[in-house]
Amino acid sequence: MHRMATVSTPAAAADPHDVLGYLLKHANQRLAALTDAALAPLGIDGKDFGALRVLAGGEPTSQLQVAQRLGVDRTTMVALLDALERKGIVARRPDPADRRRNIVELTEQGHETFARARVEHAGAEGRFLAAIDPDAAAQLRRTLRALVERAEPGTPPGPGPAPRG
Amino acid sequence: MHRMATVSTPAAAADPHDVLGYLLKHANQRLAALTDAALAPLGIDGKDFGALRVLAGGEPTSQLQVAQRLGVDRTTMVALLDALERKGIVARRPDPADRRRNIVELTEQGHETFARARVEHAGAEGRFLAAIDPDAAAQLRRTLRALVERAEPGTPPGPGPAPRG
DNA sequence: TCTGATCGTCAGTGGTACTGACAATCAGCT
DNA sequence: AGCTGATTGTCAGTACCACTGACGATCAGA
Repeated sequence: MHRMATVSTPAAAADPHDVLGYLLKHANQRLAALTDAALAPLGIDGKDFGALRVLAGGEPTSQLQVAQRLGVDRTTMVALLDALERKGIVARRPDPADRRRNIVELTEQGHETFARARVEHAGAEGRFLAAIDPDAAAQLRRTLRALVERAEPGTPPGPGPAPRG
Repeated sequence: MHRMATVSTPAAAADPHDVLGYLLKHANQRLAALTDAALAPLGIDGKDFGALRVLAGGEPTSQLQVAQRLGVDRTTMVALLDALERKGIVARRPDPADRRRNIVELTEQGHETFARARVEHAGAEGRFLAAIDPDAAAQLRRTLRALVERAEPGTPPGPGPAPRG
């Protein structure tokens, strides 16, 4: 296959499946579609589920903390929590120790929703991963974790300074 | 609140890094940031590079074919190609065999840009993957390919009917 | 020739995420 | 105490990406 002119004609049409960005984007899209479809009957989507998952942790959590954990902007959290609050899934109340903050909590109904959402979410991930064997799935999770944790050093464990920009 | 109730209180705060969607999204974001930064000096971004990659394949290609290969809507291709054409990187000309179509080609300058972009893109992917060893990187690519190709059966090889919806 | 489908295009919509600003509040300093 | 700067939640504005729906031009088949 070395009959090329310069650098630019790979003879066969380039396969986008060689490009990591394409693969990550489309894998993400497919998983999001499966997840959203599975959670739709509960009135939430995959992004909501992420927030619920953080809030179910037990500890009182401010909006900013949820946002940082999920890796989204704090301004984006507002609308997300607005919607969840409107559905009666979460509740905001002022933090008595720091009245700038809102403590966000799951409501009773929110806990029920989360419990069911958990099952549905696991099912969606399972269907997504059905094409590969469990070892590959575990390896995928490990690899991705290594890749993103290198990018965000310390977001989940500690109250890190959240390297912005 | 039963202690260690059934499903809803994992005691420790839930780690978003357990959720595949989070990992895929943030891995994608980080890679896109690296890629875009690497390609910015050439006046293109990662999405442009994908199109260039298809166009460098040699075969005359219509806009729709490029769009399908990249997995984007044909209406999205218009603006993308508009920008690339404005920069002198690609050129559109009517297909004499089917005058509804535009044949999209790399210009001379487009080939040069692509050649350099290829190097930059490979460097960006390399930096992205620097956190893991090469075996894991190859395995990641295989796994992702299996996952997305299950979702789009036949998009890259054949002129499939593009299973929409 | 007439009908239905295809391709490129554009307008409009929805969703997401950002910046910049603001009021309220806190913390450190004098 | 008072002042100053930073933080939190909020909102408005912007940008981007992808989609739907429509349209003209064109092709293919009856």
